[in-house]
Formats: sequence, C-alpha cells, structure tokens
Amino acid sequence: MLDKKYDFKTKEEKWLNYWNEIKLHEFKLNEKEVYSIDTPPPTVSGNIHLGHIFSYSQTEMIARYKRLKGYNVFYPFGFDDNGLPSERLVEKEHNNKAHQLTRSEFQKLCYETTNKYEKDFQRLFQRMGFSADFENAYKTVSDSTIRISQLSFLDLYKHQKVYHKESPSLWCNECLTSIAQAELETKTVDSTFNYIKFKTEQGLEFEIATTRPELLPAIVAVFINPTDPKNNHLIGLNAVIPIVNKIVPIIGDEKVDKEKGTGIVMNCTFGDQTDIEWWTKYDLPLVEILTDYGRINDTVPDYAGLKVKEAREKILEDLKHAGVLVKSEPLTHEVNTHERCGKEIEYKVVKQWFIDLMNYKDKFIEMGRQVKWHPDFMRIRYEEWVNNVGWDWCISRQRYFGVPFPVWYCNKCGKAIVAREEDLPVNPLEDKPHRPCTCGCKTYVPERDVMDTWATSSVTPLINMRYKTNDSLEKYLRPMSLRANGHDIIRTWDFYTIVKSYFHFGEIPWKDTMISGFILASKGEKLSKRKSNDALAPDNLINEYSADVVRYWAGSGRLGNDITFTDESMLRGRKLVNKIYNVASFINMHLEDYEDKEFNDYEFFDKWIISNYQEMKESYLNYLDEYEVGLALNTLEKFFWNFCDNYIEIVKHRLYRPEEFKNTARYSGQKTIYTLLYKLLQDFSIFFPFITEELYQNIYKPTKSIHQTEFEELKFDFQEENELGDILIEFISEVRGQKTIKQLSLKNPIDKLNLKVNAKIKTAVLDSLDDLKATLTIKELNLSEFNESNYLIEDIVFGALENK
RNA sequence: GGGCGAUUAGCUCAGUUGGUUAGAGCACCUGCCUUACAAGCAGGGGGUCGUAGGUUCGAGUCCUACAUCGCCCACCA
Repeated sequence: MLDKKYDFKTKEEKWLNYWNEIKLHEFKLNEKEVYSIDTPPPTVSGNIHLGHIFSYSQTEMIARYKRLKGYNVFYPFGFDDNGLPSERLVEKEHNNKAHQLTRSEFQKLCYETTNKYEKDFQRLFQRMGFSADFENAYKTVSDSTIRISQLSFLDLYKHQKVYHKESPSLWCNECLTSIAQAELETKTVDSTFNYIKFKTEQGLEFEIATTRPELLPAIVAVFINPTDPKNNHLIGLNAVIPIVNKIVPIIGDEKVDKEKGTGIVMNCTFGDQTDIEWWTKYDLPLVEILTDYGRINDTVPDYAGLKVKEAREKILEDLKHAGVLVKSEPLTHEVNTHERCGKEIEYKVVKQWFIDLMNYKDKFIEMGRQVKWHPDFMRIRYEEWVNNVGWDWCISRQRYFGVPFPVWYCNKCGKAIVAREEDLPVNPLEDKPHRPCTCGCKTYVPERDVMDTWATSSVTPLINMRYKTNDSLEKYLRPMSLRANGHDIIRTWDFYTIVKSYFHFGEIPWKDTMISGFILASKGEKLSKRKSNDALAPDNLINEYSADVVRYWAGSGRLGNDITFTDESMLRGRKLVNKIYNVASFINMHLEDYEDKEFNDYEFFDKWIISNYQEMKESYLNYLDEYEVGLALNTLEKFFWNFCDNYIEIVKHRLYRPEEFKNTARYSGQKTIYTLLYKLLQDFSIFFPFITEELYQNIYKPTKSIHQTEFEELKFDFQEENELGDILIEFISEVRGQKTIKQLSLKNPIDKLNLKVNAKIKTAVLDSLDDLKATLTIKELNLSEFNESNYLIEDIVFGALENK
C-alpha cells in the first residue's frame, strides 16, 4: 500500500538499504555489452560540496540511462588521496608540517585522515543515490594503484618517453616541491614597475624596467632587440649591474619587445620563462640567489635571509639611495601561483623526472580529435591547451605521501636502475634493486621523490581495467566508453590521460567525454567555502528537500554550462516529485481490479497520450545520447505535466464511473495509465531513483528493482490522434478559460455548447464525444461544419451547479 | 593580446537542422475547496530575444563588428 504522504526520510533510507542488500550496483560480467565510465576520483582535501554533487549527478544519471538501455554498466568509484591536497589536509588537521615528521609517521597520518574523509564521501554519494560500485572503490595511494602507476612509469622509461634531467623547474617554496605547468593558477597582483639606471663599462647610461628588482644579483645578461634604433648601439658591450657591481654582457635578440618598458630586458636565472629560453640559447651562467624556502641565500650578503618581497623593498630603498631608481610606477599584473596553496612560484634548477610532451603535441591533438567531446567546444579548449604547452611534464614532487618512483641511483656512477615489473609495487626507500649496477657497484641511493598526483590519476583507465592482473578487464575497457569531468581539469586529467593512453597503447582512452560546468552560488559568484559549509552543505539540502529533489536541481541545465544554485529550482523539483507521487497514487487507486492483457481498442484520447508519449520519448532518448541530461529532464517534465493536467483529467471520468461509460472504454483508460505510468517511472528513475522505486514496488508488485528493468519500445502508430488531440486540448483549454473568466467552478455544467468544426476535427470530436462532454461537463454539444479554421466556439450556455 | 562560452519576462533558465501569435518555473494579478494532489487546478499581465549592420521570402536561431560578464591561456622587460 502507498502511504497517503510520501515521507522521503524513511523511504530513501529504506531503498538505499535494499539496494545495498541485493548488491544492485556490483559489477559482474555477463552477456550484455559493457558500457564503462571513467569517473573522477574526488580529491580528498576537505568536504564534499555542491559542486561535486552537481557534476557527479549528471554522470550518474547517464549510468542509469545506459542500464535502462540494456548495457552492463561498469561504473567504478575511486578516491584521490594522493599528493599535496591530502598532505595539506593532514597538515591542517594535525597542525604540523610534513617535513617535521618522519616520512612513515606522516604517511600514517595521511592514511588515517584520508580514510576518514573517504568514508564520509562515500556515505554522502550513496545517500545521493549514486549507483557506482562502491564495494570496489579504489584509492590512488594503495598497493594496487601504486603498482599500476609504477608500471606506467616503467613502460614510459622503456620507451624513452620519460627522462631524468637537471633543469629549471617551477618551484613552490611553500609546498617545497616542483610542480607542473598545469598546476599553475594566474592571480592578479598589485606591484610596481621600476625603472633602474644602468651603465655600460664605458659609462654609457641606459634604463631597465622591472617588476622584480630583487633579482638584480641574479642577472646574467641584458637583452636588446637588434632592430631597436634607440638601444641597439649597446649590443656587444658589457653592462654594470648597480648595487652588486657585476659585469654582464649585452646581447641582441629579436624576441625583445621594443615597446615594452624601456625596450631593454634583464635576464636573471630565473625570473620567467623567457629567461630560461635565453639562458639555454646563449649558454649563460647560472646564478641562484634563492633558497628552497624562497629566501635570498648567502651568495648575496646584504640581503641573505630576506624573503623575496622583503628583499624587493630593501633593494628599492638601496637603489633610491644610490640615485639609480628613476621611478616606480604602480602596476597590476598577472603572476603565476601554485593552485594548491596560492603562493607565487619561482624557478629552480633541480633534477626531475619529465615526461616528453613537446615532441608529441600533434599526436595529442590527433587523439583529442578521435574523442567525441560533449559539448564539442570543449575539444577546442583541449586543443588550445595542448598548443600552449611549453614544457615537458615534470612528474616528480619533493613530497612524502604518494607513489614512489621505482628507481635507485648507483652510489658510484650515479646511473639509474629501475625495478622489474614483477617486483612492483616497490618502495625504493625500503626495497633493494634486484641486481648490482652495470659498473659493478652494489650500493644504491633510493629516489626520494614521489610522483605528481596526475601521474596516477592519468592512469585511471588502467586502474579500472586492473591492468596486467589475472582478472583484467582490458578487453572490455579499451577504450572506455565515457570520461566525465568538469572543464577545469581538461588541461590536467583529460590531457594527461590522453598522453598516457597514447604512450601505452597508441590509442584514445575513451570514446566520449562529458564535460560539465561549474556551479555558482548566485549569478557570477563562485561557491564560497563559507556557503558550502552551511546552508548549501549537501547533507543539509538533502535533509530539507530529499536526495531526489537535490538530484533534480543537479540534473538541470545544459551540459558544459555553469549553473546557479537557487531555492526556486529546489521548489520546482519538490513540486515535480510530489506530483509524481500523487498521480501515481491516483492511478494505483484505479488499478485495483485491473488485469493486464492484450488489448487494441484504445479510445481517442488514450491514443493521443500514447502517441504524445512516444514523440516525447524519442527526443528524451536523443538528448540522453548526447549526454544532455538536463534537456532530457525538461522534455520529460513537460510531457508529464501535460499528462497530469490534461490526460488524467479526461480519463478520470471513465475510471470513476464505469456505469456511464462502456467497459472497454474504462479498460482502455486503465491499460493506458498502467502502461504509461510504468514507462514514466522508468524514465524518471534516472533522476529520482528513490521515489520511482517506492512507486514501482507498491504499484506493480515486481520481483526486482525498477533499476533492473530495461526500456521497451511502444509500437503504436497514432500519429493522427496525436495531432488532432492537441487541437482538442486547445479547445478544452478555451472552454475552461471561459469558465474561469466567468468565475465559475470547473465542474459548473454547460447546458449547451454550439461548436463549428472542420471535417477533420469533426471526426475527432465524434470519436471522443463522451470524454469531451464529461471533462467539460457539457450536457448538449451541437456540431456544425465549416472550413475557416479548425474550430470555433459559437455559443456557450452555462447552467447552474446543482444544489450547493 | 589569443581562445572559448554566456547575454531571451522582475528572477533562474529552455528554445535539436532558420518557418506561423518567443516558452517553463518562481514572483505578481484574478478566479476555483473539482471524489489524486491547495506543496493543487483554471486563467491573466509582463519580453523591440545585449547593440549595430548583413545574408534570406522569412533570423532568438546563420554571418560580421562592437559591448558587457565569466572561464582558460599568454603577458611577470
């Protein structure tokens, strides 16, 4: 029996338990074709917020859709506990820094903390009705994933796609590690543009403008554009650096922008990427003046120990005193910061592992074009990024919690030795290499660095397929069907996954991508931490509205577009869910004596709504095939309200009063609502897994979950009724309007209605006469033919409501 | 400076290949307690579809330029 009111709190919990009990979402191979989804493992760096709920919901709906279509859906789940975000979380929770503890102490804390958070993540995702296979969730730091990451590294090493090199790298002096280009975030900063007077050895004066005067001691050359008539006479001379009094060459290079600043550039090691380029091109010396912690080092006595910004202030003072600071102009510019901590990055020469990207950019573009991006313009963003990649991928991090490199270095000759595949996973800090070095030396130093987070998350397809194991799913998951993520990680997760897949297999990792937008707290306003912790915390929203309703909000909008969180959207969802429950209860009431059997003698309006449904279903399916979950929901919702407000209003008379209508007419109605409600519950089950299960179980008394059913196509051809019925609905609406205008109740009788109709409409009216008269409470309906339009209401005579 | 997206009713958003009076929800107004639902039902007002050109018999939809907003990238000389 259905409850009078739907109590989502108890019902959602009940069905959740039921699904868990029957292991509804456990993946098992069977005769069905596999549809596989590469889901982003959420970063374990804090709480789940609405943004997660939003983008994961849409993917989840696709998983449900594909099951209804008859696929065996492989929908795994994972947690990204690897790397800096988790380390920072642990440092914050325990109020200490990783380097203050031993590595194993710190790792222990990392495992404890990430486990705690992952449990909560899983609880919330499940509460949202996510149908992933949580039993088999992976972690990006575990023996099996470490093994696969190391496997990937060995494969790249074998094919010379990865190399170890001392080279200028992006360095974060907060996190004390090198980082990759993709981890940069630009920030707008107020600064000053300082014009400083220089001299040549011969005493010729010139000016250089810079935002980084503190790097003066690190100048190794000065550059001028040879085509610059103002300044090119200086090329070939030597410059004297003020304050530090060092002498450096003045070199000509076309890359210098004549218009910018004074047209003369100082080249430091290193201020920016151009410095690195010139440093390499002209084989300039290396002058490092910064410590790992971002302070000036001992090579610059007067400034040693100062932080970069302190040094900047001091040197500006000193330059002023020396009378060589011409002017300081305020300036707002973009600086590169580390996305994980927000601190400005520096460059530092360190020995790092790099993956070769620069030699394969055209291949990555080609791979990108083989993938079908949804929406398509996301492919352009991908290509933009690939075209702009300027560095090979630095994958080593001087951190603690992560995947270790399976590498040691010979104590004598320094040569690297890598582990054997069969020995993985290895921890070089504890394990020993399997053989002595080729030079005969038997002692090694282990690689202490760990891998970049993305070096692991870029192999999620390999993790998913349990690559090179006994129960490998490789033959089903190469390539995977779908990758789903937000547009912010196209340049990292998507790109790096394509890179790895290309290097390992020479093919694309997945056929389709589904790229979602962001969620905004209100128009143009990003979701702030404060808000997401309070009123917009997912648990609070579920408590207030139910998981189904939160899913309604999350499932709306176009793919790839940012969506705004509004209460209205929740209310709209609640209305819809409530209506589904009410109409289903109503239908249930009229199915007590119903027996399903073959039947073909449908009434006019039954044919109309069936055909309407078929039409809607076609576009619903088309949208879902394009991953446009929100548009599919729109389409379905629109049909559904039409079904309730128009069709149910028409058919209810037949259902209530069998004595007035023929038995076949009543049965036709019953059969129609029985069939369509089932279809609608299936269609809605993608979005509202809970309430649809509750209704399906109570009304249809099945032996399985609605989520185990599959779509079956309705094969009717009621096209004519579809079109004519729509016109009759207009007519009904017009008559209702008349009642409303006259402030009459809708059940107010109409004693007489004279209607002009064309021939086509006439047959439709005669076909549906009983329904029309009952719906509009018309006692006498007179028809006359005309040709001017479909119909015209000539005259209505309203009666009086009987007693009362 | 380059790329991408957005700009439609007071608010949040739909508008599949260009085709008759541009839609929904919320808000507002007017009715209706109608044997599923008042968290409902029936109606109504409200939009020169960012601006300016262009293509077309016909443009919210295609093209060009511009404006505003957002995101990504390049600029740290």
